[in-house]
Amino acid sequence: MDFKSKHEYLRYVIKEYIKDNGLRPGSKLPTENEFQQQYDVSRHTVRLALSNLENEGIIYKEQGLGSFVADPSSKKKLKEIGVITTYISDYIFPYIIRGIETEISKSGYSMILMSTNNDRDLEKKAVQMMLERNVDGLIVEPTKSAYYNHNIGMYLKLKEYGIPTIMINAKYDEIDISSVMTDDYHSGFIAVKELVDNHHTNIGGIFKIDDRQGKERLKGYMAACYEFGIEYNSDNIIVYETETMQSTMHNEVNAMIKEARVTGIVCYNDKIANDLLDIIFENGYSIPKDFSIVSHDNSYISSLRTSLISSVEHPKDELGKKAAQLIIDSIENGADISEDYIFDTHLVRRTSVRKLED
Amino acid sequence: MDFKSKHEYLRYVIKEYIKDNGLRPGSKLPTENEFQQQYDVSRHTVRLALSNLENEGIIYKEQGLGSFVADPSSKKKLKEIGVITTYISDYIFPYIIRGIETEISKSGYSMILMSTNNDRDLEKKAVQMMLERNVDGLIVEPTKSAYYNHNIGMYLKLKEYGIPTIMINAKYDEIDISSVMTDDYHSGFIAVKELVDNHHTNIGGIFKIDDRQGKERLKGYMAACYEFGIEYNSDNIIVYETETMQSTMHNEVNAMIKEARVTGIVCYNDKIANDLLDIIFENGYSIPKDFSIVSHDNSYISSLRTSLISSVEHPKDELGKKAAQLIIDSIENGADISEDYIFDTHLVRRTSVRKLED
DNA sequence: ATGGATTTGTACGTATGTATC
DNA sequence: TGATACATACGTACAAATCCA
Repeated sequence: MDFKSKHEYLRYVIKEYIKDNGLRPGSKLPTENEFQQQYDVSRHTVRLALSNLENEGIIYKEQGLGSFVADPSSKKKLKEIGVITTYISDYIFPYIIRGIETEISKSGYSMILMSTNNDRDLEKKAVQMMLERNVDGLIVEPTKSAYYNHNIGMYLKLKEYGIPTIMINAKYDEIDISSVMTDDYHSGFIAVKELVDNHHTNIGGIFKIDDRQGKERLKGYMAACYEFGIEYNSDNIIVYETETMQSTMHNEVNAMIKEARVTGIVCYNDKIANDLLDIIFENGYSIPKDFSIVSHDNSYISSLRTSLISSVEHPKDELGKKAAQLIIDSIENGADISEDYIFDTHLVRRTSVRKLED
Repeated sequence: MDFKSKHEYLRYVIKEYIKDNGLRPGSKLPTENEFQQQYDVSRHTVRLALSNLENEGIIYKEQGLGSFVADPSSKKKLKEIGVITTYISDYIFPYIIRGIETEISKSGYSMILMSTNNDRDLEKKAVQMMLERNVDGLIVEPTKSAYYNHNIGMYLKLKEYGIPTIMINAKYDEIDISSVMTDDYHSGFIAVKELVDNHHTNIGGIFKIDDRQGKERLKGYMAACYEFGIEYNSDNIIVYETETMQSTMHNEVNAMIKEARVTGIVCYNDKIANDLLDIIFENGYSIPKDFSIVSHDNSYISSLRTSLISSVEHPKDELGKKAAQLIIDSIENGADISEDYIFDTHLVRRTSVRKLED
């Protein structure tokens, strides 16, 4: 066989050598010196041939060790998973993100992180960006999950392109994408039950209703009131949305406390519970003497203040981990994610609930 | 500038040459001979540099004609910035990450996020991954920044490949990479000053010393003690490292409190201050009656407990934003990041410091 | 069409540096 | 610590492709 040059010939020979000996990825090749002697060429020529093979992705070299057969599968695109959350820094989200990162980096994936600040336009831009990037998988925490979603088109495209997608914390009813969630209905229920068990009969609630979690917790609250024969006064069920949080706390919630219309309060989450504590203290009341509180998410907030808030556990890291596992399983083994994964919830008792005497 | 080898340097120079002269695809580069003479290297070295650039798709060569600038559009890549932090979910890091994300997404970049958990091996893996991904820019929060860094090689490669890099919170002395930081020396100083101004003369300190910030804060503490004529008892300067935090708090710090050896304490950060509060309460003391505390970082922790901790402000979001701006400016306009950016610090007063009567 | 100058490609030699075991 | 193997870098010579007078 006539080759254009010695190094081209050598390159061919080495490729044949790998094939003929059935060398697996990672197998060591002869050293430069050995090639040099065996084929009676200069080391420069050997290095040129090897260098070209390295650029082709057929071999790799390690200083001090030798040259090795490369893994052809690693030539493929870098593995990446997109993550879209409503917030990055707030509250429990960093823990969820950490759970995801820990899990996917174990399998060699990178995380592309974007946040929507609970804004639908930003959500659209984020999904679009993920599509452009052609990510291998996508984990999304839905924006304002309780409302009709205007970005359905984007999500349908994900399906079309065959990009495995999973939601966390909530899901969109209109779109058939599975979700990893907590059992928020049950959470709302056991929050009320805790107060009922402590003989409270006058129980208010503060709920965010622009996400699925808030709505579910509210439903659980209502169901428990019904089951335990608690009459709920609609004035004491205070609901808010992302944008009206501040004013709602300042007006409706403040009024409820000032007038002491209830003895027990269920809060949408610990952040709200924390703000509620301030309102209670400002009005000259104390916890749990005047008000008993049960909250949700069991975040760092619930254990930082001296009035430790009883709160319904949210798995956080675990939730992120589970979502990551499902996505990776879907990417690598084609496992289909057609069912939701629901985490059980339980109450973590602290010192914010007082037993009333009858 | 320090480069690992001549050909890497030359490779960098040629890239700069293309950028600085605004060469369009197809423009002819100087000949190998010209480079050889101009930079006083062998032709072999020039050819190696050009060969690498060819493999990267930056230039192409034609025998008998010369070397030319390649068309980058044929491999146009999505814009991405790598972010490596020690932790994702803990403490102030989510805020820094948010600051970065907000800023870079404005300019159409995606964020690749990895965490090191303050482990050098993971840091190496992370930088390696970023190199493989060929990110457009990199923001790194150094791991154990007070120690000699074993990953210098990785960071030099970043320079060689011309990937703009900036550090946040700290920097490695051995590597010439600029950093966005807070003035931690000054922070430590004003923390002591606050206690001195309130007539404390017996001032202890708890510092983490495996990162630059902790060391600087400790230096500031010492300098202030010296300047204000405070005698410091070395038993009351308690230092710890990431791994020994728990045991140090449990033993040394607990002893200092139990024996009430000091009246004022400067804490490395709010997390430590928060743990310190627990130790103080467990020993039957209260704040600020028995102990006055000044802490660092002004995080959510400092304002969540009923004993609100006076703390030296850390810019958090702003720091992330600034780092992102510098990186983007460097990527898009070739601005060079040769100087550190230092944020001023100031004390946020709360209720953890009591004025002593003389 | 051709020869000479230019420019990159191939090839050999030698020495020393650096990473790994 | 020495031996091994790849990396860097200097040198020389000639071949092949291109361009132009």
